[in-house]
Amino acid sequence: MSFSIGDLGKATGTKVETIRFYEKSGLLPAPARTAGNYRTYDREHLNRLSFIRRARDLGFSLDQVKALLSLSDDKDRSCLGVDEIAKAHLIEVERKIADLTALHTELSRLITQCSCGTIADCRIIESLSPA
Amino acid sequence: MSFSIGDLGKATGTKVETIRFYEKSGLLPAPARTAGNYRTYDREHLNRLSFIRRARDLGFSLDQVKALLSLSDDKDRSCLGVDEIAKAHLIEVERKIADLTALHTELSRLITQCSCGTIADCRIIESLSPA
DNA sequence: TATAGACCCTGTAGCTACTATAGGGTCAAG
DNA sequence: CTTGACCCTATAGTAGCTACAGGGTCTATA
Repeated sequence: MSFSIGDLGKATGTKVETIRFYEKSGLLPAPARTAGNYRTYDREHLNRLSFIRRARDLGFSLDQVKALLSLSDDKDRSCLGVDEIAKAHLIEVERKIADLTALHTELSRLITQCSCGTIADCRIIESLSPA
Repeated sequence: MSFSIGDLGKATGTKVETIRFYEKSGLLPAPARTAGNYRTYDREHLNRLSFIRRARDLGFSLDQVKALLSLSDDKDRSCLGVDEIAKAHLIEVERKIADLTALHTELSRLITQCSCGTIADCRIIESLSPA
């Protein structure tokens, strides 16, 4: 079984340009070419791209995905490295949630205070303006 | 009272490059220059930059900040436009929190499942790999 | 007066993770 | 033999800065 880049894109929900971008970024190995210089992918590539997509959907950065891919190649190795990357990412996600939650509180407060009159007595503008 | 770009930066916690970037982006008006071609800012600039920083801290995009600034100039106008921008931003923040919370659930689940043995039986790698 | 150091200037390239062109080549169907 | 769908490379754009390179200006001190 071999796929064109378009087939691979459809199979994984990835744009063609993104696949080429992953190749240039070193996430996806450069595949063989046809006589007409078209890329041809096999099941290995499909698996690897699926892995990349899932990891990206979980919010891992490209560098983290690269690290996860290379760790996943060595089956006998300890998975401590994987755990470390995942935990670091989890902490980052927690940090973002905390930041956004604080932001949400602040924004809600401002919006409910606004009585929707004129700019002159708008609480949103007021709280953005210096004292 | 007039400030150099460095003074303005210190007063607002903004890097000099960022101030020049805001000027080029149309957020901050181009100030007067000294004989030696240095930018000189006054209190008006300081107020405007403070406004920008607060709005940015609240997560508004540069385009939103630009809109808020131009709305804030017309004191007699209704503040409905301001309210609209703030509410749109709030919804966006809520969406991000929801996304990150879902991600957090998923990541936590993966990490707790990992018994930290070898890659071969790592649940994190397993759940990233295709069936 | 000379010079060191802190500051300022413009312009450009870099970062993430793509996306969107421009300007071409390849291939199968009608 | 031509149309249309697909593919190719290379480059520029997105947000919001940040970091140079390669210069000029200003002030304090020897």
